[in-house]
Amino acid sequence: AACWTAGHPAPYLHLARTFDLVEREKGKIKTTAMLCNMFRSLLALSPDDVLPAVYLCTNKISPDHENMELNIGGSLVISAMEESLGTSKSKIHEMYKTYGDLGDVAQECRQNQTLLAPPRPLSVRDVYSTLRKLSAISGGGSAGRRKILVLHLIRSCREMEMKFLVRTLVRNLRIGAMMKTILPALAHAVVLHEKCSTGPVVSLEGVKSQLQSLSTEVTEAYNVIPNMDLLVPSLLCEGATFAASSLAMVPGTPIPPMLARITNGVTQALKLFHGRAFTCEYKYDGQRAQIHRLTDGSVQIFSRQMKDSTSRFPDLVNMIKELCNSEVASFILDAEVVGIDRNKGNRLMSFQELSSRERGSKNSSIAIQNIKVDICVFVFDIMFCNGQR
DNA sequence: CCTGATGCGTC
DNA sequence: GTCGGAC
DNA sequence: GTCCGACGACGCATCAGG
Repeated sequence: AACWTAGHPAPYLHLARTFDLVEREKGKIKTTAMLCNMFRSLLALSPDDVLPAVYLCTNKISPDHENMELNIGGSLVISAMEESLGTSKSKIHEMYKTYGDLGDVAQECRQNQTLLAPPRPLSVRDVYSTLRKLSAISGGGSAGRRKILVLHLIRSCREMEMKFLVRTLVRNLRIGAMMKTILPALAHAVVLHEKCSTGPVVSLEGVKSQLQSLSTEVTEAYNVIPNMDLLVPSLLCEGATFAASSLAMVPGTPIPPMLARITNGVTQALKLFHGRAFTCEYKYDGQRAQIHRLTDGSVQIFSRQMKDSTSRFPDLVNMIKELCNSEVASFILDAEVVGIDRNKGNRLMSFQELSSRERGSKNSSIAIQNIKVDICVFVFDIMFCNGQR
């Protein structure tokens, strides 16, 4: 039951209605089916909206390593709500204490509001591109310019769009569905879309196994290259023949880290090995770092959350470049960066001291001569080297 | 130029 | 990082 | 047991407002 016509931009309402269904349903199989249906409509009527929809579903606006942030929080949203919903800040704060969710507050305010004219409909791509615009705003008067964009969005909301738009703006979508639900839903949609349009009659068992296998492929592909800008176009182009092997691990795109597991203590852990030889690693009190060297010789550093931290560690970048054997073309290392006091017998410093380092930002690295906390690095894994593994 | 508010990322 | 709920 | 989202402490970056 699509609510728009082929070739036109999909309305944001299409997403909001799906979110509303998904939020009420707690069973994972059913929520996957709902999201799958939503994607099937997009595939059939406006496939260009699939990528923006994936981003809106997962509450992201770009791959993690591009460090794109909205720079919007509850404060600015409340201020925009006050202006566009005719409710005072104090009333909003009061309602927030009761509801515990700013999106629910906004929805409630909207329902008590009488509109003179119906809002101009929001499309999926408009919402997404406005979020990208918001992230690009900076400098003097930036709060005001952000607020104008937010006001436009809020004033255009229909039905339950308000709830999910506001939740998106404060980055708390709360639909209980992230990558582990969205990716299978998208994969299922691609399979069913093909079955529908090309139409050879296949057995129920055949379809089920195709759903399962494409779902696995897409999930594996995301675990190697967590970048929807690359994955979605590739998936749409190849359809059910999409294979994870078509995307390879590439320096410059961070890999989701295998986090160290918690155990019940040394004795318990030792039992797992039955006296066989093993290695262990000290738990350093620093910051996780994934170190990439690209084939062009450049070096990039990523955090545990796969954010680009290169601008924070120019000294580490130089260390790596100097240590590099020229015949090593490219690699990905898993490591821990720890603060170190080279004037006091190389004493390792606490996490807190390391964290007092300057941070730089998206476009500017910190100055190497201003660095007050030296660092050292403990490498504990080589995840990739010259195209291997 | 300084200070507080706001937003973000790390553990 | 910790905690507690859902499975 | 495992997963995952909510939560907290702390520090830096940026901007508004004086």
